[in-house]
Amino acid sequence: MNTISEEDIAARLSAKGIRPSVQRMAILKYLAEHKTHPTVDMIYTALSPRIPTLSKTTVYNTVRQFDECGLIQSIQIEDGELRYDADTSDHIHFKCTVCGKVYDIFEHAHVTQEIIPDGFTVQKTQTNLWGVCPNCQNGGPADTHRT
Amino acid sequence: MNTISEEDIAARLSAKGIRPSVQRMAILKYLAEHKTHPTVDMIYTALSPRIPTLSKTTVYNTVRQFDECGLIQSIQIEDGELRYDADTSDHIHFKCTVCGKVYDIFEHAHVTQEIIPDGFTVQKTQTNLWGVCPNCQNGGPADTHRT
DNA sequence: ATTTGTGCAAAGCATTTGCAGGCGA
DNA sequence: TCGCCTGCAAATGCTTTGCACAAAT
Repeated sequence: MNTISEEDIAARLSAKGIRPSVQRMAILKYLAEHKTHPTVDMIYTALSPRIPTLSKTTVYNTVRQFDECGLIQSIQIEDGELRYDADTSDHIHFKCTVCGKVYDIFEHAHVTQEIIPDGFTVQKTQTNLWGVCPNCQNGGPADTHRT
Repeated sequence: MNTISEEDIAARLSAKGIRPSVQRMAILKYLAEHKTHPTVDMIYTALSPRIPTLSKTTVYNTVRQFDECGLIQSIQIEDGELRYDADTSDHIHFKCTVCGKVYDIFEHAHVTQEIIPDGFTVQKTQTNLWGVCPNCQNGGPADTHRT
């Protein structure tokens, strides 16, 4: 995890016209530093000790706001729960069905752009893959942390 | 919608070792004939008049069973609800953000296979696109039916 | 003072589960 | 008869909403 300066986070918020409250700063900073596609619950659990008054409702409201203004992107890769990613570039997500970890694949993420039939306008694309990651190839996962 | 014979449906079930009950036949037939990626609720609503005793629970249980054995595939293209597709070939789904219709795109659907990093094994891929369909390009949708 | 943000509690929904009665082999 | 199937009702879990209090400008 790379540490990201408060100034950088504040600047990203200001660029979208969002005021940098303590909660919003903390949530965006967490997402920017932990590219592990966390769920709302993971964000809440991680920040709760540092911001004891934090409410899960605020996390929900905040990530939705961030998603709607394009500051982050939401990822639907099963479980009936959304994950969030501060990297809004067009990349592919790979979920290991053994350890549950979600990996990023950046190469050639734009290939699907070429195959759109005439008349369709694309606003957003999302490609998800499921399979087994290298760690889990040989008789079970090296670790079973869901990331 | 193409009509599909009872025999064909029964054969697909038997091939997976699933007994062809009235409900299972009806649900698979509906999915095979209506390639509109219906939700559980749509399936239930459509079949309910013909099978008055049908329960939504049965639809849920049945589509899950079909999905797990590869007879159909589930599609996660937002809304917090799953859609189901009897076409299990690897194709792309395009959801129009204006009219809500989900289109199939079959061309070059396998492109993502080429970009998998070494060591990863892919079991399932799903690519979703969001945008505006030809019908909705010029000042609003021709119709607003969610399909 | 007025607007905006936060958080508790309750509501909403899609989905799953427990369980009893029903049907088919 | 025996075991699988169905379906009602209740439970579950993620997410949103209502509303009152707090904070910021």
